[in-house]
Formats: sequence, C-alpha cells, structure tokens
Amino acid sequence: MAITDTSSFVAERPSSVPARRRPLVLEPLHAAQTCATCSARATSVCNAIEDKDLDRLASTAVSIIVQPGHGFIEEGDTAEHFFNVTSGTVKLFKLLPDGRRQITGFAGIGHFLGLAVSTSYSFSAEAVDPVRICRFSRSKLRVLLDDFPAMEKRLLEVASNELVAAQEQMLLLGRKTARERLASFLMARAGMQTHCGAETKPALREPVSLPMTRGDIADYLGLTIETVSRTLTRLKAERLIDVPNTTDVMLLDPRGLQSLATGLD
Amino acid sequence: MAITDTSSFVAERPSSVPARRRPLVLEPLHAAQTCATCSARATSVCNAIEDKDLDRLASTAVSIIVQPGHGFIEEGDTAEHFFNVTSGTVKLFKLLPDGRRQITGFAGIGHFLGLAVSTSYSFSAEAVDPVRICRFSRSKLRVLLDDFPAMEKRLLEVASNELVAAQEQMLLLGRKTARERLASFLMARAGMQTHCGAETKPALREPVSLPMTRGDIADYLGLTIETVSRTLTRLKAERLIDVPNTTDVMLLDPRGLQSLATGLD
DNA sequence: TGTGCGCCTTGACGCAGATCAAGAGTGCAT
DNA sequence: ATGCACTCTTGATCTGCGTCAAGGCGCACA
Repeated sequence: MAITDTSSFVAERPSSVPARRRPLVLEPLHAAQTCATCSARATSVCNAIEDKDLDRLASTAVSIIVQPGHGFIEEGDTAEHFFNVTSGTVKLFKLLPDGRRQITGFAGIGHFLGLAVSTSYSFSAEAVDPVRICRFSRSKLRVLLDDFPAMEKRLLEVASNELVAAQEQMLLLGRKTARERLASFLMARAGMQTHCGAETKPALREPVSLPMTRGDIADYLGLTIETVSRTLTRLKAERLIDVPNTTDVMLLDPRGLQSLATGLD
Repeated sequence: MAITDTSSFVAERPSSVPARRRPLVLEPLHAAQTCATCSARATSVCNAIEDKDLDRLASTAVSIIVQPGHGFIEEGDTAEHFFNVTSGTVKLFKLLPDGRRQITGFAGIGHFLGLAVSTSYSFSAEAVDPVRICRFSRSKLRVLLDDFPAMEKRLLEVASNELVAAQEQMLLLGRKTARERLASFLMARAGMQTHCGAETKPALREPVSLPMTRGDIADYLGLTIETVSRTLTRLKAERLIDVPNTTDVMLLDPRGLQSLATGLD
C-alpha cells in the first residue's frame, strides 16, 4: 500500500536551451498515498484493476512531481519505466539534430506514457505546468500484467485510441491550413475538457484552457509562434473566439470553429 | 481448416473519383488454404498462435483479393472486421470534405488493420496493387483473443510499434522539408524491404520498390505530386539516387540520404 | 518602483512549395 | 498502329507561411 521504490533521480535539464532553471529536481513523494485515492484512476488504465488488488499495483508505483520545463523522459534513453500522469499537463516531443521540434501530443490526467516495445524511449517528455506522475518499473509492470489480463486489454484500448488520434493529427499536419489547425486544436481541447475534466456540463461557457506556450502550440501544429499568434488574433477579429488572456480562449462560435476544423468553409 | 464465413460482399467504389472501374468486385477465396501455409504468418500477429491451434484461427478467417484502386475499408462504416494483409500493398487514408487526402500509412505483408476501439473505422483502406487480405470478424476474434492472451500481447506490441511510427511521421509532416521527407520515405522503404521482405542481404544493390503513384507518395508526405516529382529529379541530379523507372529507385548514397532524412545537412 | 527576462504580438519581407499550364512517356483497347 | 486515358515531368507564376525585426506586456525579484 505504501509507496516503495524511492530510488534516486537525476535532475533533467529543461529542453529550452540552458535557461529557466526553476526548482530543478524531481521530488519522489514519500507521503502516504494509495492508488485507491488516486485522482487519475477513473480515467487511467489503472481502473482495470479491482479494488481488492490495488495494493499490488500501489506497491509497484512511485509518485513524482515534475516542475514546469523539466523533462522526465529523454528520447533515446533506455526505457526503464512507464508513467501515468495524475495531474498537470505533459508535452511529448521529438527533436531533429538542429533543434526543430515536433510535439506529438499533450498528456493530461490519466494518460499513460512509455508504451514502446523498444528498449529505449522514442520521444521525450517534459512538464508544461507542475505535474504529478506515477512511475512504474517496466519489469515489475510486465509481471503484474500477466496476472491482470484486464489491464493488458485496457492498454490495447489506450494504444488503439492514441493511434486514431495520431492519424487525425497526421491529417492536420499534412493537409490543413493554419486556421484549420488552430480551430481543430481548440475544438479538441474543448472536447477533452468536457470529457475528461471535472466538468460534464453541456454548454461550455467555460474557457478552453491553454497551459502551454504559443511556442508549444506551434510545435504541436507544425507552425511558427508568429503564425499561431496571428491566426488567433484573426479568429478573434472574426468573432469566432475571444482571448481574454494568454492561457484562456472562449469559443464564441463552436459551430463555426467545428466546420473550420473539419475543412468546410 | 477450410475457410468458412463466405458471406457476400458489396463492391466498393475506387476512391479516385468515379473512374477506373476495373474488375470491380472483391472475391472471397474458397480455395483450400490454411493459416499454416499463410505467407504472412511469419510477420503477422498470427505467429502468436501455436501450430496446434491454427485450425481455430483459420475457421474464423476469410481470404479475399482486392484489385488496385478498390477500397475495402471506408472511414465511418461500422467496423465489423479486422484484416490482415497477406500480399500486396494497401494505402490507409483519411479525407477532408473537399477531397484533400492524407495517407496515414502503407500496409504491406503481415500488417494488421482495424485496430479501433470505436464501432466505426477511423480511416479508409484501398489496394495499391493486387492485394490479398485475410478477414476476421471482430466478434469472433474477440472470443478467440480471450483464449489466446499471447495474441493480445502481440497486438499490443503491434499497436505500440505503429504508435512510434506515427510519431515519427508527425515529425516528418510537421517539421521536415520536402527533400528530407523524400529521403526519409526512401530510407524507410529500404529498411522495410530488408527487414520484412524475402531479402535479408546486407548490401542493397536492390532497388527500392514504389508500387504506389506519385500522388499517393505526395498524400503520404504532405506534399503535391509536382513537388514529389521535382524533388526526386533533384535527388537524382545530386547523385543521391537513380530512378530507372517510375516504380524503382536505386539508393546511390544511402549515407547521404540517411543524414538528409534525419535533418543533418 | 524599477528593471530584467520571458513571452506574446505585430509589421515588413522572403521563400519553399503550391498552383497553373503544357507537354512527354506509357500502356491498353480497338 | 492509332488513339485515348492516365501518370509523370517540367516550367512559370503565385502565395501562405516562415523569417527577421521591433516593441509591448506581465511577472519575479531587488
């Protein structure tokens, strides 16, 4: 039940060039915490494990906090752990040698990371805002999976869903215009918030929250910072959205945004 | 052992606008054929099933031939089947309402299709050249999976690998130049041929085979036909490749292509 | 209450790749 | 062998987005 495996951590450098050296180190959490009370359980793969077996799951997990701008998965490193995001937002990305970056996804609460068959990670991961993650050793989880085939099934479901999302993103990156990309992004975020978030209300007068920077959005959508910024101001001028501040966007015309996102117009 | 489930088929229209109405219909194969002799077994998920259990697998499968330009999965249709490519090449794609197309992948021998949790397909599939596929009913396969957890594990492996490939493709679509995209494509094709094909030889004086059209390549790489063509002639002029004919490419300088593909230069 | 540092926005300009247009193979059917 | 249909190549021109540059805003820290 108690958290074990409190092995030491190496501090990761923020990916943004040698800058922003915030609090700096990952902090293993020793506080008493169980999978039973985990805020992410409802939406994560862990919901495949029944209550009575949760102790075994908890005994393989370590809870960790990562500060904004700090990475905890480095592409190419040997993959020794799986991760489960329990709060906050993580950006997943790949880099080219000259620094060009593609963010392949933003992982929020309940997201499972590290699903590679390979022995090394195929992407890097970095906290967007203060993030709490749950870490499993690969070898331990593999044993656990043999005992809980339901969890393996859940993992296949998760992987399949991510594959669908990845294909949608390929369509966006390969064939959509900048406006369509932004509209798609905003609508996807809105959908995510209503489905996974605390909110389950129908009408969303709630703003869409964008914890990541314009640079992150640009690298996710295959654009530049400037184009993201210009496109947002244009969507605002067209009364499709309002941008009260950098991190919030109100969807004034969801219908219009949706048809933009799907390539109509 | 014999093939069952020879239910009737609806002819699919080629996705290229109302043109090219070749032989037209899918042909269920009634010929005696077993999973044991399947040419794709070595590379497909089916290798998770032991010889003694192959009869059960075969009894849920139907072998089908699809002619070039004909589709057998339509995005949005209810997903009743899984497919396994046993020969030929299939293109997987998504469309925008105005006809813009993104090919999300080319599936060759051993590839497994239809891994969606959803009740409907999230992409369309169409034969590039004459294709032989093996069809499973979803419901039957699900039952079978419960009896063969090894196959479920293989599926998770496959899905994970595809996820890695999808992320690599996002990097390509979002951040690489036209030359880098073509170089990446050619190197990936070459690697695929040596790994999955009959060839296992070290040096590849063998040409890279491109069964798909320039239009398909363009829609896969997020470019236009013209840019694909121009870029290939430029790579040829730079002595990186030779293009003896439309469907073959010789890699004259694999090293150079590789560094181009990875963004060096 | 400054002032320094990220981050964001906005403008001017440039370019990679798209679009438009015109042939040049190539293969099949008659 | 002729014509048609299709794909591919090549050239000329256009343009959406990238690049370069300047300035504003908010926030942390002195």
